[in-house]
Amino acid sequence: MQPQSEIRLTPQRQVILEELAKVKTHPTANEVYDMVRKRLPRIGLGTVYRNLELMADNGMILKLEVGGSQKRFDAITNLHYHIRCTCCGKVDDIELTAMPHLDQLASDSSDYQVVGHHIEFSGICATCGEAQEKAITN
Amino acid sequence: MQPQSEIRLTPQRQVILEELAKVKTHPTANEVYDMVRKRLPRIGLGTVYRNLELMADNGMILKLEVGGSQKRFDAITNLHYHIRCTCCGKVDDIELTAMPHLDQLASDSSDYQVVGHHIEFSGICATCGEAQEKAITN
DNA sequence: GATGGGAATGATACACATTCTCAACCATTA
DNA sequence: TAATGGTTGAGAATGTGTATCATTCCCATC
Repeated sequence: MQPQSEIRLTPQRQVILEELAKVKTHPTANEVYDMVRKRLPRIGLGTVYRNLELMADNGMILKLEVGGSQKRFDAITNLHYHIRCTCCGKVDDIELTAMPHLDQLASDSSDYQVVGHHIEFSGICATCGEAQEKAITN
Repeated sequence: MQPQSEIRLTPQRQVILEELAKVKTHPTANEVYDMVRKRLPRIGLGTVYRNLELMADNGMILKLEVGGSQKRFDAITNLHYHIRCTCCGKVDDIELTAMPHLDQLASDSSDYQVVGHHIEFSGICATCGEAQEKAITN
């Protein structure tokens, strides 16, 4: 997971990194595109995808392949876990100490070369929960 | 996660269930479609998607929203974890005792109504590992 | 300062998984 | 039997992500 090679920090990549670091959410590629476009209106969608992928390979950012149909990206790269709202798809960090030893257990009980793991909780976020209650009482 | 309501067991649904129970892998909707089509050649792809989704909502089967671009389905509905090959996308079960108490921890440290969790390991499966070694030695 | 080659970009077309739409169909009940 | 409502199959539509390709940019060298 080390940087495989230095990549050139083009203006586009700089802006993508900055915008990603600016938010505490875990935006999808499209959301990153929208954020970046405010500063670089002529940037192409392909460039955003290409560079998010590139920077994830490089270890500069984290690619979250969580449930749902979209990949999400995170500027915080240390091991931590997430919770996803089954209702609106939002992804938040969850405060739970990392359990890196799980990798060893998995390695022992399978014939895979284990490289990592991810825990994803699912639930209903506060906003969606309230919306549901209102819908019922009405 | 209880069955919300009885659903009618149409021939299509019956066959989908049977075929899904028959395999120990975690097929994608398309793979299920291929398996089912051998017995019901005129079934529509939409029907397969519709019913997999329906049966998952109903708790009859498990929908795995793991990494990768496709949803996968599992006839075994008790809590267990998975490992996904980052190379070929294959998903296997991992022998690891379930940790249902994690849900409580997550619930305590967030404002979500936690409904469950899933642990997904990633790694390189035996087949892909061998293929890689060959590619290097050549 | 010109220039040549590789990397990067933006526009577009494409691929793929999934969902939607809708007419036809079927089981059940009035 | 007729009406009702859920179900199906076919195909169109959507949405996410990838590939292609001409153009542009960067930068070392002349």
